[in-house]
Order: sequence, then structure tokens, then C-alpha cells
Amino acid sequence: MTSFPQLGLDAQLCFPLYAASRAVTRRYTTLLAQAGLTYPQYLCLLALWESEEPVTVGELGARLRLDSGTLTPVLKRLEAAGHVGRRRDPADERRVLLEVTPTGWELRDRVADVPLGIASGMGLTEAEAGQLRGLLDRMLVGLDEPVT
Amino acid sequence: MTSFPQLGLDAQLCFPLYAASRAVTRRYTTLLAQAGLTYPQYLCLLALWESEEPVTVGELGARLRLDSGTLTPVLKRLEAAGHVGRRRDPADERRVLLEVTPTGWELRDRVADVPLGIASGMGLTEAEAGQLRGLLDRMLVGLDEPVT
DNA sequence: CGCAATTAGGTTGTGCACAATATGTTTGTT
DNA sequence: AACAAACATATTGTGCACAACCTAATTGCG
Repeated sequence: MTSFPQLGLDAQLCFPLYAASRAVTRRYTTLLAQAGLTYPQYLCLLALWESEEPVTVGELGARLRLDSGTLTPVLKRLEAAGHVGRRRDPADERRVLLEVTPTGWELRDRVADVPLGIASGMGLTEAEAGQLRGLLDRMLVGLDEPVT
Repeated sequence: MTSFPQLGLDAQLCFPLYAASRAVTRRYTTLLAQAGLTYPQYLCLLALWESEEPVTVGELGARLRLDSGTLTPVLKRLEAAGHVGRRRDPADERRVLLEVTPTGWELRDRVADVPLGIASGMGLTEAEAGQLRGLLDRMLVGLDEPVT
């Protein structure tokens, strides 16, 4: 307390960011449970639903900013649940191609209204949400640069 | 893609929030490694440094919005490292009192400049950071309400 | 007092994150 | 062709998060 004002929990961005992220994830978790999905599994599907074509693990990781150590077990669970197919690329056996299965596409209807359920409980106006998204995006660009 | 614009990864707040939080945590992780701390351990210490008096696990959890299942192992590691003392409250044996040890207080000097190292790489002005903190705080208030 | 209900913290199990490392593949370069 | 370097993914190990459950201590109330 005495002389480190910059070390106050509320003086920094990190803690509100961390707490808000966990709070939002918690909301999603409860809404996604009815579809049998975890939040990272849902994020994987959001990314995979964006393309009709198969996508490699590396491309998915670049989109979600997650590495293979995180994605592989998540994708295996999605495969075990029948939502995603995984197969080696015949043209380059190092790569694994991911493809949403028909039941995986059907899931999209079941979770289509989840974002509205989240937004309604967030206490921000549409304008504020847009502002927040803009600030976070700018921050992500800055954080992408290697540490100088 | 065809008919679910609300399910775009970038259309929602959740993904930028999640990605930004992980990116910031990653920055802290590298800076905190020299002090032998993880990011959640650092958060616990930030909260404990805010009070000269012993604090219970429950009070710490309320401050950090973390439950005992998360805090207990983190606190045990901080105790094993000699930064924090844990003892049952004699007045109420259900409670555990947490107290920063002398070496725990010394750590505060070693990490005093960590927030500056983070802020410099974040790409936001001071005003933007304040704006972001305000939006996140308002969001946290909204997310604290039970789901209606 | 006697005892059900509440409270505080700990334990267990599942699922991420991420660093470090390993393995198999492909690509250059000679 | 031979082989070193680069590449894509998988594996392993540590440390969270959080739900569900458990145990012991305390509190209220008749």
C-alpha cells in the first residue's frame, strides 16, 4: 500500500481484463452446456464454420491464437463427439485437415441464439460494445508485436 | 457463413476479450518468470499487498473472483515458496488466514516495474487504457448479476 | 441443550493454455 | 541422391479454472 500505487489491483488493466474474460467464459459455459460444448470447443467451431473448405490445424491456430498443444486435445474431443473430422492431408502428410461433419453443421442452429443471450446480460449498449471491441482489437495488434 | 452473421468470430466481443486476456497474461508470464511467479500467483500477491492485516481465503477469493478450488493450490505454492503464511484462525477454525511473509514483501520491489513493461507494449494511450478499464468495470458489474 | 442448516475451506475430476520436446515430412542445397 | 534445415503436428508436464462434492466448525432456533 504504502508506496506502490502502480501495483494496485484496480490500477492496472490486466485484472479487469482477466476477470471480465473469465466472467464471459462462465456465461458461455452455462449456455453451451445444453449443446454439450465447452467454450474453447465452441470457438473452434465458430472458426471452422467460417469456411466451407477444410482447414489445417495451423490455420485454425493462427485464427484463434492457440497452439497445437491446446488445439489437438480439443479437436480430438470434437472428433469423438462427431462434430469434426480429422485426416492427414494426402498432399502433405505433415498437415491435418479439419472438416465440420453434417452433425457439426447442425450444431450451428442449436447455438445460433447464444450470442444474444450473452449480450443481453452484459450491461453495455451496442455502441459501448463496439467501442470495447475496437480497443481490444487495437490492443491485440500491439501485443502481437514481439517484445521490444 | 451463409446465414449466421452473429456467429462470426469477429462479430462478438467474446473472442477479442478472450484473446486479449491471454495475450496480456502471456506478457506477464515472461516478465514474472524472473521473480519465479506465475500470473495468478502475482494476482494473489497484488491483492495481499493491499492490506497489512491478514486476510481470509474467502476475502481473497471475493477480491479476485476466484473460488477455493483455484486458490488453495495457488496459495500452497506461494506458501512453499515462502512468500505467504497460512494458518487457521484461532477464533474460527473454519477460516484460514493469509499473511505475506517478509520475503513476500521483498518481492514487491522486484516486480514494481512490471506494469510499466506491460503498458509500454500495449499500443494504447493512457486515455484509451482508462476508457477500456471503465468499460470492463461496467461489464463486470453487469456480469455479476445472476442470469435473468 | 440438541440438532438441522449454514458456512469456510479442501479435494477430486475434467478441460484448457502453453512451454518444451519429440516425431515424421518436406524442401533446399549440394 | 544425400542430408541438413525447416515445417506441421503430437506428446508431455505444469499450473490454473471451475463444478461437484466432502468435511469440519459454527450458528440459530425451538
